[in-house]
Amino acid sequence: MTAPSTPRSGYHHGDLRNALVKAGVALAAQGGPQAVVLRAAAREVGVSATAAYRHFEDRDDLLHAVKLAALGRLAGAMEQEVLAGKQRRDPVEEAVRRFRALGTGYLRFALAEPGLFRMACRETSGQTGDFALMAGSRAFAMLIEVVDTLAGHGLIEAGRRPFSEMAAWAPVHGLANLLLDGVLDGLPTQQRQAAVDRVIEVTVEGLCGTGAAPDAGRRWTRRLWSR
Amino acid sequence: MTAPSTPRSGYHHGDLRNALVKAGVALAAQGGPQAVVLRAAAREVGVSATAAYRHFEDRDDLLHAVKLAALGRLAGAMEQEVLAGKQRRDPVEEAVRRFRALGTGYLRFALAEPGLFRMACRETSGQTGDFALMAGSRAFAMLIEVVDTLAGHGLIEAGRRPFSEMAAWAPVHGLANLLLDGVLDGLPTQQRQAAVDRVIEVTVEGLCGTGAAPDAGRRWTRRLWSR
DNA sequence: TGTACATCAGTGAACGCGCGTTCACTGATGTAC
DNA sequence: TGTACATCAGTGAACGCGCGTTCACTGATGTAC
Repeated sequence: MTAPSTPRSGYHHGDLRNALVKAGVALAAQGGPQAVVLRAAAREVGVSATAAYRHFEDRDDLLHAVKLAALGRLAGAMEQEVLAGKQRRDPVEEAVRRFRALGTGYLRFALAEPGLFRMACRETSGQTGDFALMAGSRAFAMLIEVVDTLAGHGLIEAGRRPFSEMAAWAPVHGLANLLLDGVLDGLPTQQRQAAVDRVIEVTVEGLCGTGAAPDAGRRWTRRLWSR
Repeated sequence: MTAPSTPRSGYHHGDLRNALVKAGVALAAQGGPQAVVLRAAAREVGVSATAAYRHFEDRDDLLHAVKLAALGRLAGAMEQEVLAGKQRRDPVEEAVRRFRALGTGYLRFALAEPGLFRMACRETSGQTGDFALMAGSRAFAMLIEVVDTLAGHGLIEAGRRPFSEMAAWAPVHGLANLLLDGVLDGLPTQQRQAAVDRVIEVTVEGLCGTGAAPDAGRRWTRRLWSR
């Protein structure tokens, strides 16, 4: 990690801003938000620390850019998980499948990249609408679409449609954080998986009702941990 | 904040360890985990920074103690919320009431004391079983008791009993974090409350089934924000 | 096509800061006899 | 009850660290004529 990842052609870098963000992402991946240090990012790119100030107002500005990048990765992981699964014919089944894939992708990313996940969720400093990027991502659009489909088929009553996305997001987000914070660390893999399954099961049934997709979870859940 | 909060009698403090933790809690309340600085805590107590080393191995040790204190406060807030409500005759109704009160207390604490909440949830450094204090608290015992009651009355099938606590904890924990991270900041109070209600509604129904306590949420929910 | 010059994107030394931690120390306390 | 002494719980100066940020600067680039 001592050698600059991108050797520079000459005096001018050409794409320093992106290079710094990339380095910041790498730092965040290793050590979380705290590890995103302006000087370290510059060092990594092979540039003086001062050069960063040509592209960012201050350290916070850099962190914000890294956060947006991390959010993008998270959204990408969710999308990837949806695309990896086999599409269903039945629109409701397909909606439920996507719904679960989005959640699984979220969890998988959090577990695989805890530093980036924490970066993505990091409290925003004054800046509003950071989560707007999340909300504006294709991943979030997918979630809305899925919930719309479920509502369209009557699995969610019209009166209960509002904020159903939050009802899906919250448990998955909470579970991700609890897992990263080691709440279930003492348990064997199998039991941890059971806990995840149970959380998702309750969420799906709470949203759609029991009759709609009984045990749908168990059938379609990909394992988060390989045994 | 310049004057020591507890004037010392003489050369020996008498209760320095507790005083330092208390100061640490105050710092965390103001600025979150980052603000818990060993020197600042000592300053607050009116003692040299070195004195802290008589009672804590290093800064991390102090932080750990502060974290435990924060967890205790969180548990206390949950308990308080249960005690504040009016007890029901019907055991199932009472169980659901307590269940919701625990969640509401959790959220209320997170919103009222974001710094302490973040401190309580802070990633543990190597130490295992930090959440064991949580699990060992009366608040968590209440949650288990509540879920047991629901299961005892058949609202949760025996096969689905395991990890139902997690299914309750995760959404509330996630919602708390999302709220603190400003996800719903643009919305008026009323809508934010609606989002919270919806999350809790889905959780209760997902756990107990729709038939058991339809709209129980709406009737019993205390507002998180005063209008 | 060549030249003058403004602008852009870097450099490197230096600043002050507050931190965690160490060290040798000293004042207060408690206990054995 | 008094004294010697070990132990405990504090002090204060000092250390090295890495950070964010500033400053005056310089090399490269692009544009007008």
